[in-house]
Amino acid sequence: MSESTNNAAPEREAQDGRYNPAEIEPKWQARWDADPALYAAEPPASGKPKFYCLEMLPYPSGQLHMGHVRNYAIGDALARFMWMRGHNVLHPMGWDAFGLPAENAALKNHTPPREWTLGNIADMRKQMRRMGLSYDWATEVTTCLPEYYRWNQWIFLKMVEAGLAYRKSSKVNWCPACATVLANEQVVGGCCWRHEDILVEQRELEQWFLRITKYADELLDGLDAMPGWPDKVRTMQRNWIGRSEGTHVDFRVAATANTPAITVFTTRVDTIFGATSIQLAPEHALVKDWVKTDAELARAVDEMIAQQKAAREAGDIGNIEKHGVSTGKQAVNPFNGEMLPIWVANYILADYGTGAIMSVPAHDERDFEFAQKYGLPVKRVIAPSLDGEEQALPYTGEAEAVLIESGEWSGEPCLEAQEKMGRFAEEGGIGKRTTTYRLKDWGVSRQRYWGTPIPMVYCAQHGIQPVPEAQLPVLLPEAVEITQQGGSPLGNVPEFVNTTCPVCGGAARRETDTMDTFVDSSWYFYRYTDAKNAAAPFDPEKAKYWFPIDQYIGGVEHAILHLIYSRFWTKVMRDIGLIENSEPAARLFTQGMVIKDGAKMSKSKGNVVSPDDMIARYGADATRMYALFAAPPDRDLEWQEDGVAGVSRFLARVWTLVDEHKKALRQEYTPSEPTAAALAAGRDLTRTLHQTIGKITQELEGRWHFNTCVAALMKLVNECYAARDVLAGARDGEVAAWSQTLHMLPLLLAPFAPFLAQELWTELGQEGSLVRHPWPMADAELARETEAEIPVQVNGKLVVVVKVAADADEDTLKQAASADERVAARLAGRTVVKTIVVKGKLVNLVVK
RNA sequence: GCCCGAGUGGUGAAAUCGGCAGACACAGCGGACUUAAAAUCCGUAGCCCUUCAGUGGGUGUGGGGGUUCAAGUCCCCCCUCGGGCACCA
Repeated sequence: MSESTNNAAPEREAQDGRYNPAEIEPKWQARWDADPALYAAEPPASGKPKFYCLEMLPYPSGQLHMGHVRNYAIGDALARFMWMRGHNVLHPMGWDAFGLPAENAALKNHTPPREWTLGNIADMRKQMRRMGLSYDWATEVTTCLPEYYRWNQWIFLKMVEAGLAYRKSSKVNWCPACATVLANEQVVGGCCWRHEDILVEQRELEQWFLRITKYADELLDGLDAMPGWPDKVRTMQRNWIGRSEGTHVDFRVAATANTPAITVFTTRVDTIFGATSIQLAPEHALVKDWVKTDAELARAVDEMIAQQKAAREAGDIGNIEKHGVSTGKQAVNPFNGEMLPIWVANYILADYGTGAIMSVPAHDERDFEFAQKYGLPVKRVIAPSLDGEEQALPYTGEAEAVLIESGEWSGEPCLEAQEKMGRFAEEGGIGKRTTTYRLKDWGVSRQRYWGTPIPMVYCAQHGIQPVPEAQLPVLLPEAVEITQQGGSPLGNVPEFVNTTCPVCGGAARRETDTMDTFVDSSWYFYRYTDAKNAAAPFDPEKAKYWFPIDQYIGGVEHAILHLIYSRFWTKVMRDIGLIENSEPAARLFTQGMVIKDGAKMSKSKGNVVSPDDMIARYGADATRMYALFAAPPDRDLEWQEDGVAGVSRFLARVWTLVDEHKKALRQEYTPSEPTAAALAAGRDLTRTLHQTIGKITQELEGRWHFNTCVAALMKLVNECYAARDVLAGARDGEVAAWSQTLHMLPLLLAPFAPFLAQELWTELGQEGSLVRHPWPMADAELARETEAEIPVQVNGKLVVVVKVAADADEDTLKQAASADERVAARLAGRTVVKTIVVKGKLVNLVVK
């Protein structure tokens, strides 16, 4: 930085007396690293209240980014605060270490995925330590190691046993770039979640599925009892599960004997008298049957399927023009015996409901559009009221509407009719009340190498067999050639594929697909409680002590994927008796993104700010503290380097204050009686100190606006500077408030800037780690203002601010207000009609 | 289309219960220190108008309306941006 060598010497000299994080931080980091007990959780016998503070584990890409820094700065502040509050804190970290990037890296630079991944983990662990994050590394979890993934396999087998894992052939999402299948949750806008510009294709494949739909109701209903989760996340999950209550109704196909009835799904069985056609999805089983004898129909149906596929791949399924083709067949409405034509239509989805609907043009917008196009009848059967004025069609009202022209149900309110007609259908054997979900079972097979092998075996004689528990783990072989075509790379490893059947001992083949990496992250936080257990995924007693997680912190991008899988996994583990809790986390916090120049940081935009670079220039404390100061944690944060410099400047001001004080303490002198001015300044400073303690405590306890915590600290330090001449400079006026305040600063700083806090604490001659030092208590009496500045308004407009005693009563306030000459001037010639006095807040005179 | 969230100075933001809008910072401007610069310290600052000046006045939280003595905050309508879901019957 210096321009000439001449300047080098004085610069270095100057630094001796200055805040220097490059010296302070590595020094403390080395001591903390050497003390594994520092951040270790204690056994339950400690008697302290437990606190499980968890940040989402990262994928070990090799580099921390600013999003991580923000996430961990939040979690670390909370963990440190809870320690100081006397809690037994579990604050672990681990690695979501399986996944495709390792395979891509292997292809690119011929490093085996394992080596690449473990190298990255070592680098990132080092970065985390450099940041001063308070993790208990003894509980570290790495998901790509057999000691972890064997328990994925173990739980998978339990699921097979319980019928929760099953194999079926179905249409699946296929990403050509990943060369593997994706779960529904991993398809974003028709594209792959890892390749935002690659369209996902549909393929028919045999896959392993986990029966998450079994828990659909519980996953949905549980959301109502989770006040500690953001509404946004709960709403997203509700939408994703997409429960809809309705009725299945069977429509007999007319003039046939063996054709099965068409079961339609409807949420509006009350509109059934208005049905004027039946619409089938092009893939409907009956259609498949009919096209065999009807070439014309076959051609039309093929076209529709092709079109749907194209639209789905373009992410545009909602906008294709509706059209359909009549099958020439008819069905009977079981409620009134009417004959309805059966059509095949491109807007009917095969994989929702039953793939068949009754079309009610008068009361459904899509059906209306379709009926208009093909001239199908529109029959009104719902009206806002019985004496009903005509409503424009389609009319979709429900809550206050009634049935008309619906036989015996005419006059019934819609909601009651739905109930009664559903029951009627059940009693008559023509239907059933039912519930459908948007949520589908979770496809977990991946045709990739770098993942957990699915522990199943295929025997020609005995079919699909689970690997016996005693043979776990099914180890992922090393030295496998990574290819991204033609199925899983494991298929090319004979030593892996060829095995014996657990039943007959004859030749058999292993499953070569691996598990979705979201399996790994669905339960890792349980493993933290007992990370070294070689005999079980974890000791249920330990999990019982620590769960639920008291605070989970991470990005909102996981609102559906990880957070719904984790909830599912928790319920499964509960049902197989491993744990007792039904939800993993009592509180969830989703932090905002870190952006730069208005956009998310990305290599392609060239706006990436490297944490290493920030730490090298300003130190870890300043970098972390800026991440907390620049915006409240739930909002997006615009990274401005000048702001980091500003925080660094603040830390330097704190350092200087304490440094001066430390030096002053060493000098010998005899203090005389403090002056009145010094005593007053001391009282003022003490008041601000206790207000600051109160403010920061309150924020850390719940609201989490850390930016205002930092602001409050800055204010306190500014006040120290303002009082410095009187309180520190004046030798004859040593006042206890000064020393007390300076001793409190490191404590208040500890959650946000742990290195500097510990340094200052030690420099002040104090012993031990701040992590275990009690958090200071705010004294309400000392924090109380003695004087208040009361704004005086006339007709709501500010005229003057008067100073009164803080506890002044209404009359005193009134008097003080009207005694002011500028107020009097405003009142001249007018009448005060009303006087509003809010004690301690304001006076407002309403005049005419 | 439906459901969330946001919109406040040049910038990041604060205002937690309806009670002084802009705390705290960044960038700016002015000053002190210095031969000079950096660093540091102190001061200043929403915008517009007014005064030689001290000052005085107006206006202001995306826009429009409303409730209230009083609205960034509550109610209604609208606009813009971000996110989620989307032919889900």
